[in-house]
Amino acid sequence: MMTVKRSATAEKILQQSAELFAEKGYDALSLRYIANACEMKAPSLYNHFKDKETLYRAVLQTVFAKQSPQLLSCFQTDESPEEQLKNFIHTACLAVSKDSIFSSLFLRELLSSEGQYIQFLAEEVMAETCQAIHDVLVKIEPKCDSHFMTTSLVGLIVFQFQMNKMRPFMSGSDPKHSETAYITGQIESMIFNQIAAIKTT
Amino acid sequence: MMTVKRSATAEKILQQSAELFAEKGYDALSLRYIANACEMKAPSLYNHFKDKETLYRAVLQTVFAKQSPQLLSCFQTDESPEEQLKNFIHTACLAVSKDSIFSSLFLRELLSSEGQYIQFLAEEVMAETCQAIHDVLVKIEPKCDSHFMTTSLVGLIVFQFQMNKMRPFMSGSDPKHSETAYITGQIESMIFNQIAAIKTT
DNA sequence: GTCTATAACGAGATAGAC
DNA sequence: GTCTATCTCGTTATAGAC
Repeated sequence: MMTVKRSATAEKILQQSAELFAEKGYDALSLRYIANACEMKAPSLYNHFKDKETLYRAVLQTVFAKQSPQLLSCFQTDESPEEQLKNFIHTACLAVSKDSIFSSLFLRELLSSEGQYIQFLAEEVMAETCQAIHDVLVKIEPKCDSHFMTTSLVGLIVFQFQMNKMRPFMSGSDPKHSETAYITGQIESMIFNQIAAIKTT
Repeated sequence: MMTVKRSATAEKILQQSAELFAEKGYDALSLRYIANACEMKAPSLYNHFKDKETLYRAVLQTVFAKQSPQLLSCFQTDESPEEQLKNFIHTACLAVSKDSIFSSLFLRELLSSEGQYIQFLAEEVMAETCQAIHDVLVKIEPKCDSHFMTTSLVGLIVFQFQMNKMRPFMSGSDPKHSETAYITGQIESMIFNQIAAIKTT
């Protein structure tokens, strides 16, 4: 994963447009709107990025690269695998709750019909983190289907925090269900209960 | 939930555009493209729908209404609550695997920044089904957090089937992970293991 | 009347010229 | 960094076909 050196203006554009791409999606977001948020005119963006798609690709790269180190660091300790996994769940949940850009972009790409970035995301951007989860799951319980558990974990985190928008309109929901700590605990419980169940068979 | 009587042409437009809205999203899909798929010209669409947004709203309504009856029927038997829940998981997984329109539209709306249809989806379209899941979960295990389990179940189903697009590019994945029966079984296992774990505390 | 296609409008989009 | 060419969007007006 190479990091590219960029000018301050380019960095500013990247940061602003990341937020806006996550919020509105590729098609709904115009270059004018991005430029406006950066206090420039739309054509000026072309001094920093070849075109809209190149900018978007750069956004994907930087947003996901920014999250990777802290997520990976959870697995680079001498704690037990169980503790490492717990740590990862907490770190990932906190990251997603504080900054939904990551998970929004991910879900949007997963929905995209062309799927031009799906391979890129899987291989260039998420592979390391998923591999680390995978490995620690195998250490904890070799009999578990670590691929399915990995995707379930990612899915639960991404989905449950997105659901916070809808919860107020659902009967049977309670304010606690939107609290980061509560969601984190519930996801942790689901994962570890599943592991425990497999262990005893 | 009222059903509106429509002409054959209107039905055709609804069906075609549902597929396309799910695939491309609201902004990326033009009326000309829809019209083309229906073998007509764009302005002719206006004979059947007031404008693009009205058409989209009608799509949401019909797509979700089409799924409801068979999902609800899982809970209208004299089987045990456990069997009913299992039945629902199987039915929902099969429905989502055969027709991703439903879950794509749902995820897209969950991501939408304006959130204009989130309340509509929650209250008009998903309320009945979620309530039924909720009720059966309470019957099986009153101590469980049925709201969280409901959203986890929905999230796992929606997410895991969307992930089939990405699995080929992930290390550690296997063709079986994209099989409907396998995914169904794994989700069922996660939900029931979680219930069992709560039961024994 | 009911549905269709054609033509065209204004707004707003990307992107290339300067 | 600004100007502007060109394209596509949703939408309307209008007129013809069944």
